[in-house]
Amino acid sequence: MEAGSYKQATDLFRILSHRARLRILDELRRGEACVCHLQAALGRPQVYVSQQLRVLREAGVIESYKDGTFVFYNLTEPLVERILAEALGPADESVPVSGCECPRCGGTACSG
Amino acid sequence: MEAGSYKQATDLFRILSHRARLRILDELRRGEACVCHLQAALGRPQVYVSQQLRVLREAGVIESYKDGTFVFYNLTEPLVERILAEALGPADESVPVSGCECPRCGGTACSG
DNA sequence: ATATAATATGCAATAGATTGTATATATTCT
DNA sequence: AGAATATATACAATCTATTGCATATTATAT
Repeated sequence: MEAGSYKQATDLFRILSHRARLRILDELRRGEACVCHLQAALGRPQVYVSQQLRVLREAGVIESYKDGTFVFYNLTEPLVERILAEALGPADESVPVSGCECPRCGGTACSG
Repeated sequence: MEAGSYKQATDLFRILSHRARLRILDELRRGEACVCHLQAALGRPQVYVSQQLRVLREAGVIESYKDGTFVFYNLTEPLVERILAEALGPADESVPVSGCECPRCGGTACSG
């Protein structure tokens, strides 16, 4: 996604104008994450997180791959990273999320 | 407005996630403009433009001053200019708007 | 094959944003 | 003072987004 049209821009801003989605994207710019990780990071039900991930996926700003039962998400758009850097500052260090035991956080179990 | 909290960021993105408002801000980064100028630039009724200006004013991203019956608006937030630069590219040259006869565009009458 | 864990989808109720219409205010000009 | 111009506000109807709940899917382990 390049700097572009009003339509592209308003669509992107709409995606970003939502607390949970913004937190997800902020989390992802520290590195890829599975759904259960995001779930623990946001403190929201799995269903809710998946719904927001769908919005982000359909907007084309994240992509995913499967690893067993886990699905890992990544940012796809450098533009999004640049805009987040402006709006939120530089990405914080990646820190294990309390309540998450996914591979990235150190364990294996990840239910919630 | 500094790079900051999720709340500040989502509020700002919500403001930006609207075509007419984005066009107004894009117009303003080329320099201050009166309502009738924006009205001509967007091709929307005066009342509509004023409503969106109110939203932008209440969000603190523009400010205004009066000059006779004209009200001139300006951007207040460098952050907004940086985000627009990312999302839309650099600001285009300021060009007189056809249909507008305000001081900035060359004339004096500005009705619509 | 059954159970369990991780993730996804569909839908309905609700909440919030958008926009048109009517109207108000303020300034200048005659 | 009265008319005309530029701008602002209030409110209601409509449209869109959000979110909770029920349920489906997929992969692994027993």
